[in-house]
Amino acid sequence: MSEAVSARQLQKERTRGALLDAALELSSEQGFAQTSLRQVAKRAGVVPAAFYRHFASMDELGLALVERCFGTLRTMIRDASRDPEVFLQIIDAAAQILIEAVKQNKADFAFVARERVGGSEAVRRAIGHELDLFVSELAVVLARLPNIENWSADDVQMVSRLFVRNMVANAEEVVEMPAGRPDLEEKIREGARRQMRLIVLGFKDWRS
Amino acid sequence: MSEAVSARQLQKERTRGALLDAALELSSEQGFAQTSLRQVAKRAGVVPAAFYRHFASMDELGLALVERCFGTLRTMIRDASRDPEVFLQIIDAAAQILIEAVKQNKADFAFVARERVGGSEAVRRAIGHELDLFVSELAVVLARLPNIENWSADDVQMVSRLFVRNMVANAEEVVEMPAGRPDLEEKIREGARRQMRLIVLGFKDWRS
DNA sequence: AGAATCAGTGAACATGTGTTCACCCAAGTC
DNA sequence: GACTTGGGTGAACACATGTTCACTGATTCT
Repeated sequence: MSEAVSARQLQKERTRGALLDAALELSSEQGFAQTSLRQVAKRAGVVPAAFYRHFASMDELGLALVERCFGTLRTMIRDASRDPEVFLQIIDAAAQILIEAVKQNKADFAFVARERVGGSEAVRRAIGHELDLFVSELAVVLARLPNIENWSADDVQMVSRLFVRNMVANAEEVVEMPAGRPDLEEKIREGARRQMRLIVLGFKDWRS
Repeated sequence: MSEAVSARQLQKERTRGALLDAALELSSEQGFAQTSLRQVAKRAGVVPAAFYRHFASMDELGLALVERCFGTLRTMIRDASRDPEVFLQIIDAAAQILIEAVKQNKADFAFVARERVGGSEAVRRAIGHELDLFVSELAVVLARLPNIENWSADDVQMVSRLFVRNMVANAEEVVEMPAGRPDLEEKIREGARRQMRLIVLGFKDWRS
């Protein structure tokens, strides 16, 4: 971001990143709430007391993690929704993108999926809020679809939630999926595709 | 269940129940994984060592809890699917029943919703398995619906998953819902109703 | 009535936890 | 080149945790 980075700032940012990485890693192994400050510090190669130079508590670290994860996810969705080709065959693309994105950013997705319900109060609220933003963002995209153009705002929001929910659920499945099982992956993708197709089928007959 | 219960067996069963209740209560406050053996014992009014007379570990207690919760849920769904009136107007009923059931068995649903993804490996697997059974059970019911009669088994399973997922998601929302907000409750119910209606709309045009 | 059973007790243990403090020494400032 | 700043150190603390053990005393069996 900024240009003039002193060697000190750089080093600080580096260990801050190491702490975040360590926390994300440990979270994927045992859940964020079960992850202790000392474990994070140890894996980041730093003494426990040093943790406090960067975060006041594990909760604060958790919020920073949520922010970082959703930053990644958001830019991914933005890029995808700008691509006209994606927009045309939205369903097949969505199913494919979802799987690929989750596989590539497994740690981020796993963190969001797990801590969305299981985590600490603060982390849970932050994720809920981010997901709500997500639903609204997707709603804007969906409103441009042929059969939806003249739906009420409420209805568009509703269908957007339906989609996001299923995306989250599918992401959870990919996260839980053991590595090196292309057959399972194909099954999840096909299931996601068909579910989305079924939902879209209802669009043209919908009346609020 | 069995008849000849000695005073000892009865007392043992009672404290076992107290341990399960205590664990469920604590789980709804802070999550199962954050709940310690000592906390459970204390709230059950028993010394920590006594815990081991009933369960070998917290994991075992967790599995027993999963079993108990799904027992409740399963009989509820069975009763509902036997009622012909429910079957006719399945959507409105489902939305209504879901909310009521969750409100009445909030602790059970909350446990399942939270620990489904956040819990320990063993608990997570157990819940996943129970949910799979659930999907198959619902699929049998759905297969009798007018527009679905001649779908492939795979497709029926798919739509069943779509429904169960949304039920779980809606249950999560009711669980998170602060008490004494009938407006929010109405909003969730209406959202659930519309989502299900939209899905059902696609049924008649579906081709695998 | 006497012996055996066994759910529950209370103390002890080793270990992991969050948090604090005085201290160090390289990077920055004057 | 001396002075200040501040990220990182290592030791110490008070406390919560899982697990063990010999024990007690009411219930059950013979």
